[in-house]
Amino acid sequence: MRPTVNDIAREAGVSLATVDRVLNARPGVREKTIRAVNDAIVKLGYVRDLNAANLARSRNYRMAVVLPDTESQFVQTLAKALTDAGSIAATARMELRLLRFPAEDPHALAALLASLPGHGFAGVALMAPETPVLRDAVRGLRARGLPVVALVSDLPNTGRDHFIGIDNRAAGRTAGVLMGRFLGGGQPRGSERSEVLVLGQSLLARDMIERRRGFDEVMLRDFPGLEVLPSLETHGSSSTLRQVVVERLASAPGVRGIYAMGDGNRALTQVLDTMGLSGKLTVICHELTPHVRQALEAGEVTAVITQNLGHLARSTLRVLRAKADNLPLDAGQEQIRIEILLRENLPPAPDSASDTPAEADDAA
Amino acid sequence: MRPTVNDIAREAGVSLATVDRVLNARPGVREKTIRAVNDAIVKLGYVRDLNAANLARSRNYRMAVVLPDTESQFVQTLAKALTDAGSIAATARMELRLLRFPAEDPHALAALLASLPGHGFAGVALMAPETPVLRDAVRGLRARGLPVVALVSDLPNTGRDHFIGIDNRAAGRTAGVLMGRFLGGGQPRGSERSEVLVLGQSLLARDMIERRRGFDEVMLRDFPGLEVLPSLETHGSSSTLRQVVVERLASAPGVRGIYAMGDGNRALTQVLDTMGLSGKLTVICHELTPHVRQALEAGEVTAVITQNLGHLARSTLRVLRAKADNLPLDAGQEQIRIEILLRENLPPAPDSASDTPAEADDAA
DNA sequence: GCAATTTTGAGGTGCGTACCTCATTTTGCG
DNA sequence: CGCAAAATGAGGTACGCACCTCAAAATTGC
Repeated sequence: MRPTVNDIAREAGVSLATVDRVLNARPGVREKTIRAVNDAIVKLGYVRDLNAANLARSRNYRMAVVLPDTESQFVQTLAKALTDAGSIAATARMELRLLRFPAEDPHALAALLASLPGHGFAGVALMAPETPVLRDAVRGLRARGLPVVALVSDLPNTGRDHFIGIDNRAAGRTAGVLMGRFLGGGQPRGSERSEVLVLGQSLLARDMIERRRGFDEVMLRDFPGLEVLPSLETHGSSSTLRQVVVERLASAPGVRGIYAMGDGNRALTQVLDTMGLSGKLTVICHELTPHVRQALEAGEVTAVITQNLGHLARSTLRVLRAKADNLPLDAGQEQIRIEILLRENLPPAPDSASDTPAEADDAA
Repeated sequence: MRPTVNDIAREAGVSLATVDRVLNARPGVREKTIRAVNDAIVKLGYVRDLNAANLARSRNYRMAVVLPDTESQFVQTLAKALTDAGSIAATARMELRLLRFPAEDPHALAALLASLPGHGFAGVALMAPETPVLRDAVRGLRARGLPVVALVSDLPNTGRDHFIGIDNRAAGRTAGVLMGRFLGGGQPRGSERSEVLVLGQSLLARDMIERRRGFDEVMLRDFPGLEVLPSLETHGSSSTLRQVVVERLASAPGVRGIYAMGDGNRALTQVLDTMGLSGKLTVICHELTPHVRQALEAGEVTAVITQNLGHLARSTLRVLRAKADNLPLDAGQEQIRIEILLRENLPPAPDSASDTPAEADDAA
C-alpha cells in the first residue's frame, strides 16, 4: 500500500497536524521539525493522493481559453476540439471557459486578460500574436499566480509557462522536403523549368515567416533545381487569393507545385478547379480542416502538414492542470508532432461520434 | 455544484441506501424504485465521482501486459514505453505488470493467460500472433470478466475488447505512395529500369502480409512504371538479411528503392554502407527505434512509417482502465496515427528525461 | 525563574462515495 | 387477515486528505 499522512506522522515522530502543516506549507513549524517530516516523506516514498486532496478541498479547476474571434475554419475547428476535450475533462473537475477577443485589437485582449484573475480562474491558455501590450498583460497574470500557456503560436518573450504547438520552421522544412522530393528532386523535366508558388495570408505573422524560412532553407540546400517564387499575400481574403493565383499561374507556366502556408485552402482548390488544374500540381498545405480533408481525399491536395487538434486540445488541459498543481509534465505526451497526411494515412473522420455519454447503467 | 448521491436520494424520494443499491446494482430493489432513481439521475445529470468512488473502495487497477520475449529493438522500445507510462500512471492507482512469453510457444502463452485471473488483474493487454489456442485463452479471460486489448497486431477473431495499433494495410499504402512519389512517380530515369526491393522477416506474419498488400495496391495502381520485386525473407536474422540483399542488389542493378517492412534495419543500413550505397537509394522502413532515428538523421534512411510508442503505451493504460470501469472511450484520443517521419519532422529524442520526480516542496 | 511566545498535539468535520448492519415498513400470498 | 418475505430507511465506518480549534508542551527573552 502507498504510505499515507499517518505513516509519515508515525515515521517522523510527530502528530498528524504537524505533517499537515508541513505538507501544506502552513506557518508555525520549526525548521528542524520540517526537516524531520521531509525526511520521513523521502524515506517512505510518500506521494500525496491528489484525488483525495482535491476531494477534500472540493477543488475544481476553472480554466480560460482565449482565442481570436476569427471565423477561419482553423480557429473554428480548434475551438470545437477544445470544447470537446473540456466536456470530457469535466469528470476530472475541470471547467473550460472559451473567451474570444477582437482579432485586431491588442488592447481589448489585454483588458480581457486583466479581468481574468477576479473570476477564479486557475490558468489561461492563449492564442494571440505577440505585442508589447500582450507581453505586459501576460506578465501581470503570472504575477498574480495564474499560469499562462501559449497556444499554436508561441509567445517567447512573455515568460509564458509553456508553449503548445508545433515548431513552424520545422513544419516549413517538412513541406520543403516533400515538395522537393515529390517534384522529382529538382531534376528538370524535359526542357521546362520547375517553379513553386508560395501563398500566405500575411508576411508579417510570426508563423508564416517561420514556415517560409524553413521551406526556403530546404529548397535552397537540397533542391537547387527548383525555383521558389516570392510569396503571394492573400490577407485572408478569398477574392485576393483567387486573383493573385490566376495572375501568377498565367505569367509563370512552369509552376508545378504550390505551398499554401496559411488559410484559404478552400478558395485555392476552387481556383485550381476552375482553371482545370485539379490534381495536376503538387499542392501542400497546412491544417486538416473538414474542407482540406475532402480535397485530400479527392486528390486536389497532395499532402497536408498538420498538428492534431484533438491532441493539442487535450494537451492544453493537461498542461494547464499540471501547471496549476505545480506538477511536472510528461514531455513526450505533450510534444505536438508535425504530422504529414497523405490520402493513404488519413485517419477516419471523427464523424458524429458516439453520442451516448456512457453505457448508462452500471449494472452487469 | 455537481449533484451528489444525496441530491439523487432527495429528488427520487428514497433513502441514500436505496440510491446506493441502485447505483451499485445491489439486489433487493423493486423495479419501480429503480426507475425512480434512474429518472432522478437523468434529471439532475448526476455523474458518479470516480475519484471519490475509487477512494472509498480503495481500488487499484492492476493490469497485465503480455509481450513476446523477443530481443528485437521494437519490442524493447515498446516495453520501455509501457514501463514509463506505467510509472507515471502509478499516481492514478494503476499498476502495470510486464509479462513475457516464449515467442514461438502458443501453449506457454495460453497457460500464462490462464493463470492471470487468479492474481487480481483487472485487465490484460496482449501482443501476440493469433492462434487457435490463443483464441480460446482470450475467450476464457473475457468469460471471467477480464477485458483484453490487442496490442500492435490485432486479434480480430478472439473477441478482444479493443485493438491498439495502426492499420498495417494503410501503413503499407503510405509507404507505397512515398516510395512512388520519391522515385519520381515512376517516370523512367533515362534508360534505366526502376526497381523496388521489399524486405520482411517472414511472409506469414499477419502484419507483414498486410503491409505488403497495401504497398502493392498503391504501386500497381499509381506507379506502374516502377517494378516491385518479390519480397525477400530475412527470418529475423541479420546474416540472412545481409546475404539476400547483397545477392539481389548485384543481380538487379536497377534497384532505386528499398521498403523494409520488418525488423533488421540496423543490418540493412550496414550492408548498404559497406556496398557504398548509403544515401543513394530511397529507403523506407518502419518503427522509430534508436538506430533508425540515427540512420534517418544521417540520411541513410529516407522515411520512416511509425506509430508513436509513447502514445500507444498511454493509450493502452487508458483503454484498459476505461474497459475495467466500463466507461466509454474518447475515440479520437485512442486512434493511433500512422506517422510519417522525415529528417525534417523528427521529434527531438526523448533523452534521459527529467529524472526529478517532482518539484519536491510544495511551498510557494 | 517566570511570563510571553512559539511550537506541537489531539481531535473533530467534511469532501463524495462504498459497504455494512439492523430495524422498520411494505408487499405478496395463502 | 395474518404472516413470511421482500423492500426500504437510518445510521455508522472507512478511504486519504484539508482545514479548523483549543489545549498542552516546549522554547525564548528578560
